[in-house]
Amino acid sequence: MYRTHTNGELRIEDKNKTVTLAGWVQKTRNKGFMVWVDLRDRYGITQLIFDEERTSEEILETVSKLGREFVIQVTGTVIKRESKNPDIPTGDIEILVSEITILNESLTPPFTIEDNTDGGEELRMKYRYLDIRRNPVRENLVFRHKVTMAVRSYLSNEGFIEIETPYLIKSTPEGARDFVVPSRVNKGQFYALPQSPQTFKQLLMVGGMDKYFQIVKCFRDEDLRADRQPEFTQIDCEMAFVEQDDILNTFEGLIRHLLKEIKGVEIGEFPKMTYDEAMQRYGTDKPDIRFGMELGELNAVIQHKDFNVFNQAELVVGIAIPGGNSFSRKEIDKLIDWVKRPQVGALGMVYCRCNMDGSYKSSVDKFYDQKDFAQWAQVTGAQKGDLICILSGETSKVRTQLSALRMELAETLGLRNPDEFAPLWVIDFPLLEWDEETKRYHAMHHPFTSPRPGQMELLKTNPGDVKANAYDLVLNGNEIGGGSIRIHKKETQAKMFDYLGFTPEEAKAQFGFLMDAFQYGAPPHGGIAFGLDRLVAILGGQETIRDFIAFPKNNSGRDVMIDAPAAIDQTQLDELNLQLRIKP
RNA sequence: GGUCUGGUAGUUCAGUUGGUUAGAAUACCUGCCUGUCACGCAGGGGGUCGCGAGUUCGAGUCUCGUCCAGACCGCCA
Repeated sequence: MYRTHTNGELRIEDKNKTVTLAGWVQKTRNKGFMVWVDLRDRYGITQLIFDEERTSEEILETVSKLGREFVIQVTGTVIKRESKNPDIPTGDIEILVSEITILNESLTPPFTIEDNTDGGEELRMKYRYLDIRRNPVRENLVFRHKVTMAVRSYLSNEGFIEIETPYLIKSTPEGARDFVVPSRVNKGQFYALPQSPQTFKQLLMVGGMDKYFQIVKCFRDEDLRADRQPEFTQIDCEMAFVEQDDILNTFEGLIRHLLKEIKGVEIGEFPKMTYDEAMQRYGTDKPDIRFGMELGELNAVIQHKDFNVFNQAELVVGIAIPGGNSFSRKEIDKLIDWVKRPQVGALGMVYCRCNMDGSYKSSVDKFYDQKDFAQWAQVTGAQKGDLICILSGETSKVRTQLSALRMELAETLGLRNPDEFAPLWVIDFPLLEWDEETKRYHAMHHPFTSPRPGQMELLKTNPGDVKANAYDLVLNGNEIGGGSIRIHKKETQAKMFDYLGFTPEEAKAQFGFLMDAFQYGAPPHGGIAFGLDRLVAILGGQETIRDFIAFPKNNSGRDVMIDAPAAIDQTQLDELNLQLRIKP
């Protein structure tokens, strides 16, 4: 037996017990007459003591060789500490060691295994197994485990069945790029890794498994972000014989359960907002409603003077920054530079100071008077002491830009309280989205999404106005889940593919299996999928999902620890009948 | 595909207008230290300044290229 106890459980009540412990050397403190070793494992730290009087020469000799992260096993007696450490649970006791074995030595680790490590991101990823020994990373992984357990128990109690679907499936050109896997047996043919188990879960509905879920890896070959990995985990769900409200209620229950179980936060009914309203009030389809600063549309009160920039704009829109009047000229100039960065793309920004005495001072005093400013303040909800920031231009662009500014300011002003959770359903998404590149509409959610009742006809005349039975769950400004009521009739699905520019042959080749299935009594159904990595990160109050993934990929999609992706050798290429056009 | 920021000791960073032998902290090694727990004290070792070219009497510092990392835009049905 390697150990009788872990390093986190011994207390003063265990005094005089003989115990055997194993773990890693966190630190040795050698005082000459006395040596202390902090022994660490997943559960905590226990202090070992060695001294000139009570410890044999042989053991002291071994102890002098110990370095950081050596794996050792010790047997000894639990004794009361003379100097206690109130900061750790085991701080009242220590182990007077009578036997010690070095189970394995360690090189000096390239960074310190401490809560605030000196290691940079890249180094920690290269030696991720050392990083995982650190409390913050370990706690994140344990936290993720708790969330997934809570998800499974909730859904299972609600009658959902977890069913696995295949990872080796078929590539489809719609949507994100697929990761493809060459088939050796089927020469010249490829599998694709699923971007989501979408069609399979619909087929499970046809199969009568009317409540399905799966915690499942999905794959998308697109560029990465701090909150985006090429392989990520979804809580994938589908239900049959449901309408939109049934789905919203069921999964609102799931999130409410998680917030209560994991965070101890009780939240009532989630507010619902249409997509159009979200875009108008917040300039984004995933608004953070923990704070105000809503967008105020100013066209009606601003386009009557000689300021052509505003007069020619499709939309003039402003937000009030609480307390923003205290910004210096320099700080405001920095804000203007910020919105003019290519990543945001505004051409300029007009501002108006709301002074404490009720007067206004703007960057366009030449064109507007105090009466105008008072109206701007009313529309944007600006109070005395605030700063109104105004952007203008093409509606969709301006909204995006001002939304970016709103988030940036909320971040710097500390308005995004990480202990507060503000969920929100965004509903009635558009069915279609215009794509400039291909000059045609494509499905905003996916081509299996059904239009709102009675809107199928509108497809021919105003395709961009058609609303879908599609919904997102937004939490603190992050899209944590999205889904829809699906099409379940063959004719409707065929029509949809037609509108999306598929020829009947293409539709049949790619999704014939689904439309075939719809001919055999497909029930009405719908579902939702949550991004587990992101959900866990938000519940954990952090920004980057990498901290909640044991072995994440870096910015360029590489695993720097195992050094993947990598070239394969010629034998493998030959076997797969592949020929490379470039030298890797 | 693009924009921005960074790359100097094992690690995290500083390094002025281009100018002597490139520094600090921490980690590591040695010694000392009678209750440490971020122990303390004294000493020591440790550098292809990412790589390549250019400008210059002289480059960590300036220019160009390139590689790597991070954030973002495009992209992510």
